[in-house]
Amino acid sequence: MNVLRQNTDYALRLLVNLADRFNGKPAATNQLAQAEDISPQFAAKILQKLQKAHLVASVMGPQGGFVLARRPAKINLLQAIQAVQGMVAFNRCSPGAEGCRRKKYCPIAPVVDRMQNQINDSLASITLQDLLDNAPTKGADVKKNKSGNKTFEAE
Amino acid sequence: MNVLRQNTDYALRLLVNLADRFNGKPAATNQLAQAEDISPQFAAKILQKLQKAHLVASVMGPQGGFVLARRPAKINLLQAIQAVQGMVAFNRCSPGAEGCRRKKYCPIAPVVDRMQNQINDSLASITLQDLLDNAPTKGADVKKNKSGNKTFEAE
DNA sequence: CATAGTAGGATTATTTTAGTCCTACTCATA
DNA sequence: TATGAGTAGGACTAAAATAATCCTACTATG
Repeated sequence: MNVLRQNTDYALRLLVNLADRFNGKPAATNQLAQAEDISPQFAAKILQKLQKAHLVASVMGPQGGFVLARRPAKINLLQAIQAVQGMVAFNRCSPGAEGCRRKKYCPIAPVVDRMQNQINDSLASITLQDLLDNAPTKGADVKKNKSGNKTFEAE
Repeated sequence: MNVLRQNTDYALRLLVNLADRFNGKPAATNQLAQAEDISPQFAAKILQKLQKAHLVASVMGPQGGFVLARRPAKINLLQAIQAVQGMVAFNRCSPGAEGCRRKKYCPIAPVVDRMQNQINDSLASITLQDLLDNAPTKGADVKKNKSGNKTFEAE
């Protein structure tokens, strides 16, 4: 099984797309959905969750759409993931001492906590800016269309 | 959502229990199930998976049951988890280059790979022996019954 | 060789996740 | 300020993954 839900995968792509347009005009849901191969309705739903978490901001009315709420360097993966699928818990008993009444005797609890912290730290250390910088799309295999958005060549 | 399935949580507890009895007589499924608060049938199923992965060995007939297949220090968490729930994939595209045709252009692929490696390394570095050593059950709050197995006091 | 007891596959039920549909709201333009 | 193109957001449905149970076949001790 996967740690990231499909939801979250989509959300990350949407966020990177928005990060790439940072300081530009709002991007319409349909535009984003098409660029990332997501059903428009579903994209809308995901964007709503991101908005609730204050990672993106919506602009209503004609010419409206979504913009990133702040600089790409100020949004990290942990925040993005939590916005869409909630906490990434290593085990049921992860978040705190709660959840399992056997916790204080549990032989795996210490390890679970350690793994949990590692995961959180790793995710929090990666920002959207890092994703932009490391993206393999920088070089060849990619061309820009007239509106400046990236498109992918068919394989 | 949790990284570990409930299955896996049970499996780890069963393994630790068996590790604690290492070199002793085989433990019957019912005995293990009761000690770890798992339905006997379900415990049996999990133990079967562990056997398939050669982490435990079964002894049939009366006085039969399960024993750990090798020293607790020789079984790590990654093996245990994979035996029960398969690969812990960070994202759909995690394991290799397969799964996503957009991989080579994907802005999040590098990060996904990095996270995947971190998770695998961490899990592989923890053995059943480590769990036994770190278990908070060593001290008080635990008493032994006549057969030498640990029991938990009611809270 | 009979039987207590275990292994292991097949099947069903439950929960979680993915995805769609519909209604209400917002605001640039005429 | 009335209009309508376009978005927000909740309610609902469908599909998939997971949890759990049931049943049959096998093993080896007494």
